Amino acid sequence: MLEKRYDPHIVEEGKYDSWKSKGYFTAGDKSKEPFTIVIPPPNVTGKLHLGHAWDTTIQDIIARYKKAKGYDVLWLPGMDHAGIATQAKVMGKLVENGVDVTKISREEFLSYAWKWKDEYADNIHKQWARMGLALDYTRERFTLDSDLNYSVRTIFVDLYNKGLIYQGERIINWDPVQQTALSNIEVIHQDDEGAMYYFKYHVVDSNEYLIVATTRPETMFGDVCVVVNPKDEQYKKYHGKKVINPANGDILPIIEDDYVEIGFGTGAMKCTPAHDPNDFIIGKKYGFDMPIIFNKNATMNEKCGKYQGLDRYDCREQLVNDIKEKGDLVKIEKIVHQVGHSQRSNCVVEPMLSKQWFVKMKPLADASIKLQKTKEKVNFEPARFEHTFLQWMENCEDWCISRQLWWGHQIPAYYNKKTGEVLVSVNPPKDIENYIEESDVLDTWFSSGLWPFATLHWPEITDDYKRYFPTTCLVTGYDIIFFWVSRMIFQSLNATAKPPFKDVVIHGLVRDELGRKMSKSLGNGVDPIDVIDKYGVDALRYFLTTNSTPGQDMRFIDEKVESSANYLNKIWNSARYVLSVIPEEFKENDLEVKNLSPLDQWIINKLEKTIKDVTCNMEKYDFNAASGHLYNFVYDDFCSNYLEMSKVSLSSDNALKKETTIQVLLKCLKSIILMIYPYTPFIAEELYLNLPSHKESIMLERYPTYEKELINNKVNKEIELLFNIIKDIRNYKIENKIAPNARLDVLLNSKIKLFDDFDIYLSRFSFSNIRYTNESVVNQSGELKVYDDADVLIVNNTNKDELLAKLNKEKAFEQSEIERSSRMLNNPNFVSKAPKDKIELERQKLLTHQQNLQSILEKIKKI
RNA sequence: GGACACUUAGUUCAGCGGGAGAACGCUUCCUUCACACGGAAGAGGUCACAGGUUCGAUCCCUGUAGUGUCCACCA
Repeated sequence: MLEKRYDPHIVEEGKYDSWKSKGYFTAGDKSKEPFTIVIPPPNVTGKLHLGHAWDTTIQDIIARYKKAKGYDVLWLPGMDHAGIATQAKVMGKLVENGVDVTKISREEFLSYAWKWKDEYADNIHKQWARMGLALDYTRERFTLDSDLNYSVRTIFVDLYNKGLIYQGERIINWDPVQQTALSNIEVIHQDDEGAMYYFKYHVVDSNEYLIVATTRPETMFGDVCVVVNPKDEQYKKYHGKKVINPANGDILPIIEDDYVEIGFGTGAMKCTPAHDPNDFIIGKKYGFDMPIIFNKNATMNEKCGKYQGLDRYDCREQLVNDIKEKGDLVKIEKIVHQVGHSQRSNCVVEPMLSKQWFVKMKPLADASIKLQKTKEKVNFEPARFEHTFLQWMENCEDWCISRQLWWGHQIPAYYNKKTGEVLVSVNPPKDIENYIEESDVLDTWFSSGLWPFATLHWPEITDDYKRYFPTTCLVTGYDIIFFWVSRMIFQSLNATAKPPFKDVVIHGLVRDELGRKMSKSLGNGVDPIDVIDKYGVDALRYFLTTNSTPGQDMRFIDEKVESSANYLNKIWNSARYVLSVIPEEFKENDLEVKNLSPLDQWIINKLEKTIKDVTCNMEKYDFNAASGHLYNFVYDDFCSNYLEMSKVSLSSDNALKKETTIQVLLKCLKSIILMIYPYTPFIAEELYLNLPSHKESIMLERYPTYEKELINNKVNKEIELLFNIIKDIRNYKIENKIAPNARLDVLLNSKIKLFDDFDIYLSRFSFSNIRYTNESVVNQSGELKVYDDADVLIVNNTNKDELLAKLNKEKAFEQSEIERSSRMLNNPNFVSKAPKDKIELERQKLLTHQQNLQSILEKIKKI
């Protein structure tokens, strides 16, 4: 017997371990069609947040739903080593523990990092379990596993041999805190307060000078020339002349190039080829030296004279002061401009000339773009994210993939000690002693990009690979379309010649109550575990997956989780009722239509419609819409109406009637449990196991199916009428200040008795005594007349004005509806152009409104 | 500078070419045997603004304003 109140913690107890130990999460039933999802591997850097909870719950719903629909579902779990992020955290911890990190070796560091990984992986496992995720742990992967490393090396060598990976000296984004190169998308552009400094560049052997502006004066030590537009009249006289760099006295040529825009700034631009991507192009074009002026930690190097060793910002300040003293500072303008910050360390990134490994993007991007024009295309849900993806693909530049870190996949390149030649190979050369191994590791996203097939053992063509790849569906947030989704697509196309998945389901971000991003600095983060402790995991899951439209952000609102828990309590109690009316020895049978009362037929109709609507939206990954249909069925149709009315037939002496009612109740309940199950597996399992006949677990059940047109539609109208009469009587009581439980005499015309027990239902629901008569008590609106002889009405109605006002309001509404409807029907264009069913619908509406109006007029007359 | 999204009840959000919906909050009433984490009834919205398409627009199109996000090398 169920407790009176749904207690999530009791319900959740033990279920996950039981599912897991019985192997329900393990894929491999070859009799079924496969359905594959790979989890977006969380970083082993910390706790999972609400965003993970959302993301994984969506996947769990899909996995459980598809399994119930009869698929062999593989939901493959795993974690990401998260190069920079993890290395930074581990280093931080080591420093905290007093370890001198400048002295430790790569090997020592890695052993610490692996320990860290084990600890956090354990943590993540616990959270997954708490969330109830149906993950196939037998196939769990880690991005640094040795077989994944083999995939990574294979891909690297393949791309290298195809000429799609190259080593080159280019301007990259340098993170001076982590001391590694970054890719373009790891740089976040923020509005920062800064200044534009205007300096005099004196012309050699002349009293004249040019004014050159810069936001980064410290880079002047790397200047090689000043550039002006050849057509710029004001600078024509300086063509071929030279100027003096006010920072260090270097003589710089004046170069003419139409890259410089006339009228922008001063029209004269300083050129620092080693520290600016545009200047780099110009420097290359004219064959200038490219002096690098920073050390790796962004202090000034030996090229900066007396400023050597200073931090870049200290240098800037001192340099500007020094130039000012010489009288060569024209002005300083405060500005707000976009400055690149490192995604991980948040420090200001320094563009720097550096030798790194790159992926040549154009051919890979083109292949991805081409794919989207074919039938094999990746289907984005919602579709607009395909544009986001394509746009990025069309414009992306070469991808810097080398990182000066230890934690990651080491690049499989070897430098010959004698010749310096580079050997790129999956396995180390046999004469390894003659080589120096590349110390750089790969960008984390390089290995993440192989996730859908590397986790299935590619390049080995295993049974799993053959069966589960390409995967079916990928769920992730729109914030990592560029980082991850796009890279999986082009990596997969290159490696396997297939797209990695059929569908990509994109969701938004979880925000706080005020719509702000959750962040550590704001301290507004919500720990999913706290929410689970408070309301239970099912309530959290239900909240997360039913409160936003696909692709849209969502606010976390505590009250909504609470209301989700209340909904589950409602289902719980409806189950409690149904179970309480089932006799000891009871056999579940298929329903026989001929035994069904009109009410039974009505609820079965509603149920069929609900299953259809829910299934349809589940297939579209629209879990909000799907849950809405179920919610309405549970509250309005099942609990408020059928369940209450079942009490009538259950109290009758007719055994068949009773039996049938129980069968119907049970069918509804079971369907509800099965439909809520993917959202809230714990409570669903608990209720399911309390059903009179059940399998070992709800995880072995099949999703409910619907049959079209099980029963004719006529009964629906009769039942609607019954509800309307009940509503009328309730309203009558309220309007007349009669207590809701006061027994009112209600007189009905005999012909209204639409089916057996009609009056009993009515009586029970309206707390009234129902009598029938053949006299003309029928008002013009229809079939009902409350026995409101004038005395009763007036005596009980304490506020006639209020009642009249209300009725007049209703009257006005009906009149306006009638007018609207008539106007439509009298419009020849509408009648000739609108679809037939719409016209018929409108006729029906007009009729209804006319009847309503009559009824209201009658009531008004009596006041 | 580009791209995308959003603007609907007090709040948070759904929705839709043909009578504006939910949750929470609010008002009134009810402990009646599944549930007071409940029930019944109700108040509350020129669906941002302006044009256009259409027999008909909250919905489709164009533009405007506001908000937000992403992308972009402009000294």
